[in-house]
Amino acid sequence: MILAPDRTPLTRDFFDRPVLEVAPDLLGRVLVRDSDDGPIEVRLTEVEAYAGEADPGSHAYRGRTPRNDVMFGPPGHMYVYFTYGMWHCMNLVTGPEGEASAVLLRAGEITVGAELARTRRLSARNDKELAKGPARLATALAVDRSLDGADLCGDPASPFRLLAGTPVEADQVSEGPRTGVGGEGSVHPWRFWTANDPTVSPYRAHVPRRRRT
DNA sequence: CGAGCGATCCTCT
DNA sequence: GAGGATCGCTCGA
Repeated sequence: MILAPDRTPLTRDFFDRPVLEVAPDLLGRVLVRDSDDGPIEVRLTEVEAYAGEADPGSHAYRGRTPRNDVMFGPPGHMYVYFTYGMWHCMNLVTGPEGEASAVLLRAGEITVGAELARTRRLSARNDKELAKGPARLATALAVDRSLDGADLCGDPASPFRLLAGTPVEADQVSEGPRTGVGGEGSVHPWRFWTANDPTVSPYRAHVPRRRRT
């Protein structure tokens, strides 16, 4: 028998753990995004861990800056960054304040509000593509830098919550190198996804940029 | 479904 | 001034 997803909101204790413990534990959890247009819920299927200032793949690697400030703050907050001149990506801050660890939300299945998500993701070829990739996920949820720092635990004004959902069993958690991260940052299998889930994004190896001619 | 390729601008050096 | 935790488009299988 299949249990209905648990709608209990996760508390700050969930996030206040080592990032490599939190990241795989996020699979199967449900992120709620409220907005004036209506609610959207996503069952998370793919994430990546970024492990503090010592992680060469992390935005925190070169220390605290205005952009990554939220990463250094308390756990259970959303870190949103803008990249490639066009896109936003979402992370959940983990570990104790000052540690700068976070989990990039890479993909999920829209379980509530798919109709609204379709209006924001007109290029999606099917519903599995609505949140298949970190920028696509942020687009489907209408997330931008204005939501950087939003609290997921206990702030009634926050548009985000994380529900317990149906956590993925350990033997259904796949892992591999992080997408688009090169060099020393690629040696660890810190990308986690739900095995055989059709909403997981395709792996893309890191490609160094060539200058325009 | 996927390989190849260009877009586009913020952030930090 | 360089480069990026990516994506959409096109074309072919």
